[in-house]
Amino acid sequence: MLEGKYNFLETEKKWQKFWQDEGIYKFDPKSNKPMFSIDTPPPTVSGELHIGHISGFSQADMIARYNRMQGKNLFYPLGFDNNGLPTELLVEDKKKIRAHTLPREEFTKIALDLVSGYNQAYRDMMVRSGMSCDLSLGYNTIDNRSQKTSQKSFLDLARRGIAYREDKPSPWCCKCRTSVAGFELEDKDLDSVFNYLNFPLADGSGTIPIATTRPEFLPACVAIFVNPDDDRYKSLVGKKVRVPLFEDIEVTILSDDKVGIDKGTGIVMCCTFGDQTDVEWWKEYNLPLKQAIDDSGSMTEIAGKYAGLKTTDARKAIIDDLKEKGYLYNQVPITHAVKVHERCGKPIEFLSKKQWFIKTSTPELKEKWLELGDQLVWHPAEMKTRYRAWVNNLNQDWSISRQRYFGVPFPVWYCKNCGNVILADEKDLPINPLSSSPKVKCKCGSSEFIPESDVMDTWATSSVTPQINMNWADDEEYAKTHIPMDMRFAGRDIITTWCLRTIIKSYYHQNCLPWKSLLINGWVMADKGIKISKHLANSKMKLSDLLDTYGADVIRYWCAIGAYGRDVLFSDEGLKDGYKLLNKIWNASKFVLSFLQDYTPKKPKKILPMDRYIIHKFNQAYDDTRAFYDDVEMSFAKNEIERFFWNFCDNYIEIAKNRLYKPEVYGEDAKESAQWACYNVLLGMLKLLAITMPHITEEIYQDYFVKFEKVKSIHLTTLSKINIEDEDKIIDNGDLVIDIVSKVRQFKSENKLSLKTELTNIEIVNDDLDFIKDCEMDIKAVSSAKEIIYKTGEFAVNVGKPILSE
RNA sequence: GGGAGAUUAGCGCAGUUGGUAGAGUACCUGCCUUACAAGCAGAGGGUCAUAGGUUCGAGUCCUAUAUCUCCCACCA
Repeated sequence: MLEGKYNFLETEKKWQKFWQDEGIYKFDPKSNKPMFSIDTPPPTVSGELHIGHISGFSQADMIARYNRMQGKNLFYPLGFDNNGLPTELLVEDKKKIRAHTLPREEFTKIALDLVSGYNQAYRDMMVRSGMSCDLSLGYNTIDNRSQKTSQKSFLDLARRGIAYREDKPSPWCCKCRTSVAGFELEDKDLDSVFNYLNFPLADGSGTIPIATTRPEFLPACVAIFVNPDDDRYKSLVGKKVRVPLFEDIEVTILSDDKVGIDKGTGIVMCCTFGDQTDVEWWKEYNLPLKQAIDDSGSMTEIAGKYAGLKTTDARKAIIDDLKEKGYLYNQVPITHAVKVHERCGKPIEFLSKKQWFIKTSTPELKEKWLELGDQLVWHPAEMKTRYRAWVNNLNQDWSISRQRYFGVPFPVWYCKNCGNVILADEKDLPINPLSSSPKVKCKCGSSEFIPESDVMDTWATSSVTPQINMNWADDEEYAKTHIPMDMRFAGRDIITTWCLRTIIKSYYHQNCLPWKSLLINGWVMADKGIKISKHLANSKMKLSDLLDTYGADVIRYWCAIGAYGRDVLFSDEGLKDGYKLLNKIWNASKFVLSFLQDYTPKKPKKILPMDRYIIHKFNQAYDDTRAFYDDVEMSFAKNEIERFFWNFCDNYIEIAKNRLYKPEVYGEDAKESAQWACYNVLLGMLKLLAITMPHITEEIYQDYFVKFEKVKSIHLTTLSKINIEDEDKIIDNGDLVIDIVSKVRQFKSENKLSLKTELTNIEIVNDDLDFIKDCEMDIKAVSSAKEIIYKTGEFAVNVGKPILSE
């Protein structure tokens, strides 16, 4: 029997333990039920979870619960992404070790060990938030299964020529000392200086002005460009200039329409490589390659006296010398957007290194990605346009080599003699080429090999989560029949990275989509325009504090605010609403169940009109709620059932309670009819509310309903309508009765009377009075009227005199 | 420069195919009503960003404009 106030802290903990102990959310591989598989995105373990993370996860969890309550067998894992640079940096920092000083296996072991603590903290927080994942299905992207899957994926692509190795300039982070992918870059506004230099023409006929922010690139200058339409400089094309301070270098003036006539002086120097445009020119005009900067961000030999200096120091020294030699004639401070590495915030350089790439950007492939995007069901639908825009803009293949130490190694050696690429045998995976060798000789006869020391980019592994989940590495048949998975959810920021790359991998390996549907959640905003992030998550939004203060049910309620995919402003408002609902569910259930204590559910022979009404009304709300869930609109679904629930409390309970309290006045039949309606409607509501608020609904279910329903958790029950005969106009008729009651309340409120004030009579005017007459007992009771007078005519309610006691 | 989204009550939002503007919250007026005062009943409050257009009729469709957010491009 429910008593007192609802204690969410104790209750939530109790049922979370119960769900784990009883394996309520466990996937059953032997089940006959239809399977519903979710490719939960494995979070990167670093820092602390905040309301932003849990919001996206909770929303997806509601869809998971909705599917489970349709009798499906859920495959709903919780993995962790911990194989790349972020984890390497984390381990180095926490354990005070340097990755490359240890054998890779040993470092991986230390990492896995450290990370397991973080995983546990994340897992605990997920459980505390009411997530219904099967924790036994987890994986780490650095564990053996993931490594094996990732390496198998690479081998498959390498054998088919889809993965290839090439020397080409790509973005390089000198701080992290690795190449990075284009999508790992972000723009940052930095202060800089435009240095105006005079380049002497080689024939001695004068100088030309060039403005540059990076004079340290002078030794790598390979050409000068002007715009072909620029009348000022047209005549210069084809002439040669000498590079200031590096007068031995002579470069040619070329023309290209990528040059902005009104930018700087309208003349640009092309260096290998100052930026993306330099790379394009280098390719297009077949220019020589001069590397002025090495992988640590120091000047190389070709910088002459500046060799060995860091770029920033070199810049200072070069500017001083330029001034002294009279080349520099002006300096203008500017702020400009610079591409920086998102992990460390340091500006990137372009370096040319031998790297592995995956083919992604030919016109035919792009067409394929668009076609696959069209086959995928997007929620919300407009997110697809972002994907399409991104695919259309793809112009580079996917670089997957990282010159780091920790990660999934490439299962590859190179023949020392002929350079031939030797791929590992699939049955030896996972393999670390640094600590093992090919078992066969190279076809050139040599048996000396150089192992690949690079590791794969994190995305190369996190893009095969469907294959990890469905055990592709060990059972191709199973994977083939279980991919596409049913659903994936993710934040909007990774449509272009994670999602596309996963689509690419599944296409290459299974020739199909990775998932049937993709849910893209919005962001939680700390303030207008400011996304909540780790450093912004102050204590007001700290997840553990929120859970302690409000409980998981209320937090989840808050997460179901707003149309799916939209950004939501974090505020206390929604939390207050959630708390109100929680409280109301508790009180209403406590009250209703107090009348069902000695009751055995049995459909009564005669069901009174208002009881039939509330049941039909529930069935209608049930249909509407489900339609919203089918449409992945958990917020509207929640609102729908919530609105019905509130109506049930304020109108139906007020009517039914008279019959429940006083069977001696209204009769046992009238009581039983109300009991049956209460039992079914309350249970039905709790089931639908369980999707949003799994704890309180379980508490009430376990307190009462479980002994009749015989299913061990409300979360394993099946959603259903209440079985009742169809009836014409029952909802309209019932609404009319509610309207009558409302009119009486309005009269009392306007006359500042208590709602229990007795009335001499109520006069009801309507064309059709039959249904209203059938409800006379209820109307009289709820409005405290002594008599009801009926008249035929246009609908009206005339309230008689109030009977005022002394 | 290209693209996407937003603009509706004091506030944060909903408004499916065009048909009299909606709930919540806040504010206001009442009510201790045999569950709940974190409750209940009731009232007020909006030139739907602006300007045009299509239509018998526009929050909804079209065209501009403004403001805000995000993505992409530019980065010499």
